Parts: sequence; C-alpha cells; structure tokens
Amino acid sequence: MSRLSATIDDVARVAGVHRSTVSRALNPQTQVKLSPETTRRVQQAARKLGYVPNAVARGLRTNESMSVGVVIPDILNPIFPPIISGIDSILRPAGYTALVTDIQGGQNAYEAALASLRQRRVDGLILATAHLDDGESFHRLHEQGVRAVLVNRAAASSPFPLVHGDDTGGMRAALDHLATLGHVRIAHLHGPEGLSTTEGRRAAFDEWSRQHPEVTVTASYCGPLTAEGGQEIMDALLDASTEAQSRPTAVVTGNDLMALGALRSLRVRGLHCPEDMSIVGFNDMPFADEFSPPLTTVRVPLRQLGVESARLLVQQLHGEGSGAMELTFPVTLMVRGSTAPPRG
Amino acid sequence: MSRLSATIDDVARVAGVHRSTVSRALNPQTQVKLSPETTRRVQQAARKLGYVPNAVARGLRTNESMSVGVVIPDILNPIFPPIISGIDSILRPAGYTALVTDIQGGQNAYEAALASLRQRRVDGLILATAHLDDGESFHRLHEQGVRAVLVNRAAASSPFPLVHGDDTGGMRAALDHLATLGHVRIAHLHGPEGLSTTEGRRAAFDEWSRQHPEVTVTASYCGPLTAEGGQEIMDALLDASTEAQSRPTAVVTGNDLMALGALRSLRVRGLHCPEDMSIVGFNDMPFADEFSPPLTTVRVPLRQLGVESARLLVQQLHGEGSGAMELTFPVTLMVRGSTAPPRG
DNA sequence: CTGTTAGCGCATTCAA
DNA sequence: TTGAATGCGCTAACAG
Repeated sequence: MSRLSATIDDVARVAGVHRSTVSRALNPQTQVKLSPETTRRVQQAARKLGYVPNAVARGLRTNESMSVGVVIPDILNPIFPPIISGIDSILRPAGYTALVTDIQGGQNAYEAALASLRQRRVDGLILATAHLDDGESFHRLHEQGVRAVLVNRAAASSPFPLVHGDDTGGMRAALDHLATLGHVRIAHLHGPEGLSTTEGRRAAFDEWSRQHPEVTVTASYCGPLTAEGGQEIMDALLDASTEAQSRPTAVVTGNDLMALGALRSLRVRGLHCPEDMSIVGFNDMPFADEFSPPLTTVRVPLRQLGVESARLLVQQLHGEGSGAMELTFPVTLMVRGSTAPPRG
Repeated sequence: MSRLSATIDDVARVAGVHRSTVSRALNPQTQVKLSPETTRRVQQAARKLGYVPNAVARGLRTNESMSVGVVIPDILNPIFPPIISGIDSILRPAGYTALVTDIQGGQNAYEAALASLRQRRVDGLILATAHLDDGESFHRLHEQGVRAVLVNRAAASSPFPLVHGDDTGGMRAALDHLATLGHVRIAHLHGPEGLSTTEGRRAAFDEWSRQHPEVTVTASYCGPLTAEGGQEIMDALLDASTEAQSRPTAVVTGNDLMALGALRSLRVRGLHCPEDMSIVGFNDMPFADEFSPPLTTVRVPLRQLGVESARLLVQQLHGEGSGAMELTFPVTLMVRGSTAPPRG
C-alpha cells in the first residue's frame, strides 16, 4: 500500500528505546511488562510517525497469518452472503481476516483456491463447497495438520466439524405439508449428483416416500442448482407427462433458485402456481418471500450456520480443539403462497 | 495451515542445489537462466516434498502482498455480489487475492477496515463505500502512495479513478418514463444524505423537475438504503398526504431494496402497485424482476463496474498508471410491472 | 523492566 | 549457469 511506511526501528529511534521494547509496547499481551512511561513514549512516537505494523513480517515470524480461507461454490447464490456475514461477525472480532474465495467453475477452481490459500498460509479453512467426493481429500488435509470446518454440507466421514441445517427434517416437513394439502403425486427436482446437499435431501425424499406408499413419487429430475437449471427440469417434467392426469401436482426443489426457475417455466407455459402446481423450495434465501407467489420453503438459519462454523474454527485455532463433530440446526417450513391443495 | 510444510532449503537439499537455485527454478521469470536439467531436478524435488511456497515470506522480501482490499458497505445488499464477482474475475487471473471487507456499521468500521488492510500491506484498494465526506481522506491516502479505485460511487474531486453507472441519465430516463405515462405528482424516496449515490441521484431528480414545471415534485424523503427504510418512508409519505388527491402517484426510490420496502408498505395498507402507485427502483439488483410486481428499475451494469474497476487497479499496480479519471457506464431503464399510468 | 541476539522463508545482488 | 551472502520487519528467547 504505502511503500514508505515507518518500521519498528524508526519508532524505536524516535522513542529512544530498543525495537523489542517497541514491539512489547504495541502488543496488548506484553504491554503489562513495561513501565507506563515507556509505553506512553513509544505509543506517542508511533503515532507521530504514522507507524502501521507490518502484518506480513509478523506473520513470517509468528507463523500465523491471522487469516482464514472461506471457500464457497458461487457467490452469486444469495444464500452465501448471509453465511459469509455470519462468519465475518465472529472472525473479525477474533482478529482474523476472511479470505473469501468463490470457485465458480468447479473442481479445478477448487484445487486452485486451496493451493492459493495454502501459499498464503491461512490459519484455517471454512469450506462451504459441496462436492461429496472429496471426503478422502479432507482426510489428507487433516493429516497435514490443516484446521477446517465444513459448513452447509454433510460428509461421509469427516475429520472436521460439520455445521449444517437439518435437511432430512426439512424435507420431511415439506412433504408432510404437501401430503396434508392432499397431493398424491409429488416430484423432487434436485441438484447435481455428488453434491452433499443433493444426496442428503434426496435420501430424505426417498425415505419419506417409502413410508408413504399412498403418495406416488413420479420422478426425480436432476439439474444445476440455478434458476436456469430449475426452469429446464420443470420444462422436462411438464413435457414428459403430457396428460395432466399423471403429472405431479407438487414438487420440492433442491434449492430456492431452482424453485424460481420452476416458477418461470410454469409462467412461460401459461400455468399457474399454486393452482396448477405447488412448489416448495429449500433454504429460504433472501427475498424468497418476495417472489410471485411468495415461496413456500424450508428455512435454514444461514447466518447462524456461518456464525457457528467460524466459532468452531476459532476454537480449533485456539487449541481448544473440537475435532470431528456434527452441528445440525433445526429448520422451519415457511408456508407461503406457492403451495395449495391440488386442483379438482 | 500446515505447520510442517517444507521450505525452500529442504527442496534445495533434496535436489542437491543451493536455495537460490531453487528460487530461480520455481519462478517463471528467472527460470530461463537455468539449465533445463537443473530446473527439472528442482521441480521434481519440490513435488516430492509437497513444497508450497510461502507467500508471507515472499511478501516480506518483495514488499508485495499480491492482495487487494475490497471495501463494501454491506454484503447483504444484493448489488455487491455481482460487483465482487466482476472484480474477482480480473484480480485472480492477475495473481491477486481480493480481501473483501464488509463494513456494515459505517464510519468506524470503515476506518478499522482500512487500518486492517494497511497492516496486511495490500497492494491496492477498491472502495465501493459511498460516504461523500471522505474526499479529503482520499487525498491523504493518495499522498501516502496508496493505489486505489472508487467503484459505484462518485466523488467531488478524487485523485483516484472512478467507475460508476450514469446516475443522472438513469434518473432522467426514469422520470421521463413516468411523465410519459401521465404522472404529474412524483416523489423521490432517497437514501441517507452524504452518500455519493444519494446526492447524485437527487441532484438529477431536482434538475429534471426544474426542467419540467408541469410536474409537481411533492416531496423527497430520506431513509436508509434498505427494504425497512423504504417501507418506513413510504409509510410516512402515505401518512402525510391523507387525501389521495394530493398524493404522489409515482415514486423513484434510491435503490431496489427501498423499492421493495415501498411495495410492502403499499401491500400492508391494501394499496396496489402499479394501480395506486407506480414505483421505479435503481440498480436492477438480482431478482428485481421476480418481485410482485416485477420492478421497473434502472439497470446498472454491476458486474462490469467490478471488472473495470479491477482492471484499472491492476493497471496502476503494474505502473501503467492511469491517475484521476472517470468511467461512466450507460444505464438502461427496465420497464416492467411496477409502473403504469396513474388511475383516473 | 529493558536490551541483545537470532532467525522466520524468501528473492536478489554480487561473485565465481 | 550456479553459489554465497544479505536483509525484508518483526517477535521471542535469554540476559541483565
């Protein structure tokens, strides 16, 4: 930033003390060991020179960068700002800077992001990426001494703490709601296979349907977790069942963006939600209640997910290590305008 | 991250060369000066040891952190993810890491964020914060050799490049649209005073109204740039004009979140948009077209703002310095469902 | 309570 | 083409 900023030696010279004394005077931890008079003189000199401690040099010496890598799959997905905000609200007061890394493009970008963060010697990692197949890589990271927390995702057997919403309970609540309304043909429009959220929600869907033989699970479609993906697979679903008789009357989508796309698909075809099709989303992303119609969806406490994941990581970094564990937050079905009894 | 990672000396030992040779072999710039055989041996040793270069140590030596501070007022405002995404798409390929800092709480947090970023020795700054009164502080930063770009904001006299949308043109387009529809009583629900976007848009509003004496500008309300703020000041506006006769029939809001709040205010009172009140937002934030009704708003090319600001900063960092300059992007009025001719 | 000494890991200048 | 020496700015032993 400024090439010409004063160093600790400059301050020492002005204050007439040794650099180590300056270091002590400027560090709250060690400050107590100095005479108040010296402390005062040093701080005055520092202010006079506009001294800004060099965190890079300190990091090299202490082997702590006081930074944390936060890896997310897509910053344009509105569920992440609340999560990031929650993370930041814990990290910042604890003295850590979050290095938020959006990996947009998938696995390659993920590897690159990890490499970049390791070069920067982040003290820990908060991973919100959802690829299920990196369970093995987690163990490798763990063996290398990496501190990490996984958020908004599950994992087969994770050596790191897990923080996520109760996907199973959420899916059950959604399906119970639809069944109570009288729906007997329900589809699940889920996200890409291999994502932990996809698999977890789909497993819950399958389990529920086994327990409710009176309800026909007509189909399960798969697409990207975006509005475009949701629109495409709702199109496909509508195309597949030409006779309205056999068509599902309700769907649960993999997330709210997909639900949004499904709404668009209906609109384009002149169909109406909830009259022609009930839709339940997942997450309760910001503004889901402003859609037309307001989206019935499973609310996940996103900000809280962020807060707790950061808290767990800071604990690890402080050596109050909580190793493998799972923190599951209850979710709430928000019943709004996109669900209603089936027509007829 | 991993406490026990190999150093350049470890690699040197395994490869049977000196550390400086390792440094050269691993740096594309200096690699040419080595024999291919040596380069190969070093790289092989590095791979074998799982060597990860230490960016902290390099930063101390080179006085470059290869990081850039990105300061934003509120990550929960949906206009920022696209901007951040645009920034990242330039910074990352150029080798820089974005340190995104959300200052939520205003001026104190802003100062703290700047201090933190300076300690980390970021190479440059992208500022999306909008306080108008820090024009002076910009000059101070500039004199200290700080490299920076201001995005999504104007400034009285900035020593740094400015990248923003054409607020004046956007406001004019919005008002022309409303006038064409037949509105003759229009209000501007703007954001907090002292924000550059507030002042710019308000000035354009005032100028337009001077040129259109046939249109009554009944009032100008001020509140925070949030949905809650928008709802409050729409409430106030409706309370103030009890007789529907004198009430404005259309409003332009400071941003889309305020427009959203205004919509809620109407809904709570049993009024309808656009029948009882036309609303024009500003920015075209993600999902503004999904509101009920879909929001007529001024589209600002948010992602592009991010891209260009990052490009300008990287130029500065490469010494291809473009100093003070202003990059104004054209905006587009997106006419959707929230505007219509006034009733009667 | 304060000074001395040492070295974190790397890039770079100067020799050879 | 490679090796040797130096120091970026800081904190942490260890003395005194």
